[in-house]
Amino acid sequence: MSEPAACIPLEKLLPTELFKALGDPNRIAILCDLCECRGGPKTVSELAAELPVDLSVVSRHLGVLKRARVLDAERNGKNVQYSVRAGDLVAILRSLADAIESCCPASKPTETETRTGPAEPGSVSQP
Amino acid sequence: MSEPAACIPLEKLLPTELFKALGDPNRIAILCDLCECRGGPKTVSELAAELPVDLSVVSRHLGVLKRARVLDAERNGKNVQYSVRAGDLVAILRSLADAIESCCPASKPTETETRTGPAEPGSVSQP
DNA sequence: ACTTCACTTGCATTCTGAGACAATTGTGCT
DNA sequence: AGCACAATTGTCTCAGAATGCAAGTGAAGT
Repeated sequence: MSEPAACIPLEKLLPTELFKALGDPNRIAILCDLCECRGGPKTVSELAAELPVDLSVVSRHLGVLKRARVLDAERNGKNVQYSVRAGDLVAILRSLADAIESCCPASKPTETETRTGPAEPGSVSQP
Repeated sequence: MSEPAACIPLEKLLPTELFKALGDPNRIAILCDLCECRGGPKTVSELAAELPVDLSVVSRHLGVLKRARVLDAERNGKNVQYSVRAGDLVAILRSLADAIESCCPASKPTETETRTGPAEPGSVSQP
């Protein structure tokens, strides 16, 4: 019996807040920046230097990411060091993947609609 | 050497579109609905019956999820059956988790800020 | 104490996105 | 062809989010 009996309930694993936080290009850029190899924590100024928006905006984005449990903040003198909560994040992503897998046994990647262009809802079958 | 040499670049693995698609409660509800054990594909009407919004809105949400490669659509007579692209989704989540883990070796879950209340950006060190 | 630097927050503006309703398209049936 | 049903799309409105600028807060140096 290599088949798990029931599927893992998804509702508890899908925090809208997290995805909403990751749904902005600038916030994604921040996350990528902080995830760079051996990058370690960075300050708001350092992160803002890489982005095309005002520092205050970056500060707000960091607040959103922090509320969503994506980042961690720690004061260090005059600066605030932001870092990725990698452990938590990885755990969430893994358990989410497990849950989806457990609920949808037919896990066949790239079966339909794998051509180049994206498909609109209406273009299910084009004439 | 159980340590990978370099970290996996995150930029390519973080599609803003996907997270934006998952950043809406109704879309999450749709995903959960479609992920229910042995649920199989469902039509727009069936999905709309579970949601407090108009059918047209559900159709649009399905379009967003489809564009984000979360769902798959297939016409079946008068109906359109929507199903979860579980394989792709699981693969994306897993490779994302791997990438984050590879970039941030200090994966210590729930280290700081793990109390009940959320923390604002300004409340790094409270007096 | 005063100044400076780093960051946060208040406020106004702009823009995106969700939602409802109506109209249209697509499919099957008689 | 004509009708009925399913789904998509057009259009409008409204709420929430992103942004910039200015003002406020906190910490360190002089």
